[in-house]
Amino acid sequence: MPVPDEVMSEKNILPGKPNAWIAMSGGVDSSVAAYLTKKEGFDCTGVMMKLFRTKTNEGGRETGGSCLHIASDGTQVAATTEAVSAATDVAAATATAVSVATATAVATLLGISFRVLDLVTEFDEEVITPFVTAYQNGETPNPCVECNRAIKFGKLLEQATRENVDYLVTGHYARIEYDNHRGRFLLKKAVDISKDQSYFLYSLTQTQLKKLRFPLGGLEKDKVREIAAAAGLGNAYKRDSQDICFIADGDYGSFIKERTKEGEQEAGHGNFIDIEGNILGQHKGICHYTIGQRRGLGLSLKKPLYVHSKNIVDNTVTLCEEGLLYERTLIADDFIWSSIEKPISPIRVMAKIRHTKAEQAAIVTVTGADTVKVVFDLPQRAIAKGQAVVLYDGDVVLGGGRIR
RNA sequence: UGGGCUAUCGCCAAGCGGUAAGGCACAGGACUUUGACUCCUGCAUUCGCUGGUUCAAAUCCAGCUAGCCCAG
Repeated sequence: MPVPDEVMSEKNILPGKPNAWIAMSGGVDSSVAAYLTKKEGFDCTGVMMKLFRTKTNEGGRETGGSCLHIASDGTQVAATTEAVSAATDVAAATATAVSVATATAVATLLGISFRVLDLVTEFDEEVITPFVTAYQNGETPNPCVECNRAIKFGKLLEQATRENVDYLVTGHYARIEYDNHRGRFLLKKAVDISKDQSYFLYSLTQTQLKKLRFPLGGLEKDKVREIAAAAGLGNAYKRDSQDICFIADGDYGSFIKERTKEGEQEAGHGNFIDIEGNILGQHKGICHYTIGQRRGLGLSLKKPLYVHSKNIVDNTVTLCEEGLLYERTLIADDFIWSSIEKPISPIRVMAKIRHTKAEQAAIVTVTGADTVKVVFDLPQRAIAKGQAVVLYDGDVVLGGGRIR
């Protein structure tokens, strides 16, 4: 609790022996984050979040800094584990068991205490339910952003604070720096730009940044693996893997249908139409599609077709050719200014509307309490409602919001 | 019932005697802590059927079958 502001910069750690919670997932990244934090002299406790239950096992998948899946074959995991079944649910449950075992093993190896925090209810309310609702409303949600905002740096951080923990540490690839000039914490991209996860972290406020540490932000991924190997961590070379963590087989469309009791086959079927309104075919249900999507439509014409828009009122999915996917302007709400204060006049920024694509030059204008308008220099492809738009100034995350 | 035209992968479509292009769709993989995009790989020993000509045919000929068009 006694955390004087003036000692927050990276090189000026708290006097005495500060304590830290390390969000552990069983993956390499969070394990190395724990290792490095311990090595720095912090009094560490590994914390694994139990976020959901699987059908065949009440285990639930846990995650720390980064949503690393456990490789389903589990071969490179050092910790003990039983045989892995091929069945998806069983595999997921097994993966969960493996991640718990791995994280426990790592904690033991590092000589730090370890505990599991049950956030199943919170995760369902804050992440899964909104995810399903968004799809039902024809949007394209980003559950990772919500999880970071509400769970990892929401519930978990709150709990840590409640227990007088000085810092919450995760294995995210991003940096936090204190800017003496502005008197603010800056959220910055990772040094290893190919692994940068700052896009998912835009919601972090000054209050949160003050209590966070991302030890991997200045390291290359390869270096992280080397450190893991040198430290004797069994998961050093476990492959990165990803998907929506709470959907084991990646079939989010079916997941949503199950959750909404629309599992019965024909439910949700509707028409594919073109821009003029001509019927092109039948779709499986709006939740199976997202803006800009090409594969899985099952329609063959001269040119590939893409999802242009979705209309939940008449249950239609409008398709178009590539060219019609581009737009220059977007409106975002729930906007959070992270590294800077809300600007009074329009500013030039670099903006990202999806994790994997490079950011684009744009001008952002504040239009309301938590809304902004972003106008890109060049038209952007498939701007999807529900996704996050994150603004940068060089390496610095200025803020971000949800696309309307 | 006469006359004409067309029949090549799930869809579209090259091919015009020398041993089956391409696009779309689909499948698998890569990429990716979200959804997508993108990229890579695969996808007709066979050309409506049956005969014939030829060293050689999807390509020429004949018959059959199917569909389309025009006459009635």
